[in-house]
Amino acid sequence: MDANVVKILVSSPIFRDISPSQLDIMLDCLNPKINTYSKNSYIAVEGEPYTGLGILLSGEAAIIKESASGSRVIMTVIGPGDLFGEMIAFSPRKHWPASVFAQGTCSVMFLPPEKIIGECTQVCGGYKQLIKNMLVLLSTKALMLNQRVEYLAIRGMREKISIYLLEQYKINQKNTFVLPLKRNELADFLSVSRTALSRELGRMRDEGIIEFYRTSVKINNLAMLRRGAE
Amino acid sequence: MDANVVKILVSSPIFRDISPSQLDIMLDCLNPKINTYSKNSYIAVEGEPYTGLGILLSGEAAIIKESASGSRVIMTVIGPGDLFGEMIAFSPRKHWPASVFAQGTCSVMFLPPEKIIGECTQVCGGYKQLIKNMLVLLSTKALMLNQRVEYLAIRGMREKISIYLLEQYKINQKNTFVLPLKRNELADFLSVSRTALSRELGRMRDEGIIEFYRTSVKINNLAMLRRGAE
DNA sequence: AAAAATCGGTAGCTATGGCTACCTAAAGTG
DNA sequence: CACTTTAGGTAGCCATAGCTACCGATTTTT
Repeated sequence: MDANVVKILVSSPIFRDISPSQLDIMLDCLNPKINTYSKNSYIAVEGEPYTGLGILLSGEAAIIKESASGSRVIMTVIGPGDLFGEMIAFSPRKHWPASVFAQGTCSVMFLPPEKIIGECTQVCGGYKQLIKNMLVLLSTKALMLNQRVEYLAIRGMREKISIYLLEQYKINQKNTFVLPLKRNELADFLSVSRTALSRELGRMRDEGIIEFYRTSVKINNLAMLRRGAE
Repeated sequence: MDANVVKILVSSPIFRDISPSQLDIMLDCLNPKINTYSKNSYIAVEGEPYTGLGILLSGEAAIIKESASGSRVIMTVIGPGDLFGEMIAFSPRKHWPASVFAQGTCSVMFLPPEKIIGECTQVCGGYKQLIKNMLVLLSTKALMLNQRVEYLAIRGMREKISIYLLEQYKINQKNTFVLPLKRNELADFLSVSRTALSRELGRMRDEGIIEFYRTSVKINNLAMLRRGAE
């Protein structure tokens, strides 16, 4: 196994607290497959047969849901070491519930899910840790989705923006910060149209609550921003 | 341990494929606590300290999210044998991400989460199965939340209703069926106002797509319903 | 059985926000 | 360096859906 790949894997949450030597033994057991995908191609397509637990080794990919009408919602953007398809691995379902889209050239390792809960319990020492990691990962995933539901359930545009900005403010601990999402992506994330988002941001600027230029934002009136979040 | 409680537990997904005798040994190990809650009281309150993995032994409870503005969103309704708080059990978070509300008199068993991944690996035989069950449960939960995100991300009222009814149709395999939710609950689930929901249902009836009375629905024109879902 | 609470449909009013269109600035690309 | 593409702000139009109010029907409580 390529030393570079091992380096990514040991830093990946699924192999957390598993030593490179243990990992080496486990990989023999887990029987992984590595594929490469070019920019703007689909790594996995919603509705198609499940191809296993994915680990992104290099590149950047987006997990997206597309409604029948064609509108896309970005769930998350993942980078090297991140997983995808961990939800389906242990469920009865056998097809992708969302698409995975390569935003740059990507290389991906797939693990057959049966192997993780498989028979090699005695052989692999890191097995117990792997299971523990999976439990933590799935919990975290579920909680993230929960948070997403929270955002989507918010009705008002002003409210959505305010809550989002307050969260970013909390993360950065500064009045001025750079958003991790471009307007388009933010609009998708909050499930609103980009133009309406820009309009409301403009209004909030006119009211002296915030200043912004592209993805950088400055909070001028925290109290008013809080009021906007109700 | 009460025989009735054991009966509920062995039917609960968390103890699936664990025999009553194994269960008995495990319960000694897991150190559960049982509480009773009266109708319309809170079993757990969003934001308050986590009290452990909950198993509903009797009664009916609703998992609800309440936004700052006070609007409530029903996540699910659970019955005897169902779990709650399984997401937080293995995550770093230590407070409830949602509230659990007793819709009738409820009795609840709480398991300290440390115990599940705990040290008693060698002692308890059902331990491995328990872990497996937890993985399946968490996967299923995450997938359910995923589906919820799907619904919330849908913009149009007609689209939401159509997709919901088509799903119910698929479940029941009949043109006439009874919805599992009352209007209020359905409105909450789809995150729309009850009145707007009723109005749109009325329109769909006027267009000859459906008929309905209270929670019973009959699909008169499946093709048109499908078109409404885009 | 009467009273109270819940459930659900309808109507009118209005604000929110989606959509189209357009324009400028920035960033890639050959 | 010119050209294309992407990102983002602005404006006007208008349909969607939220809100209030009300009323009748049904269920629950006393």
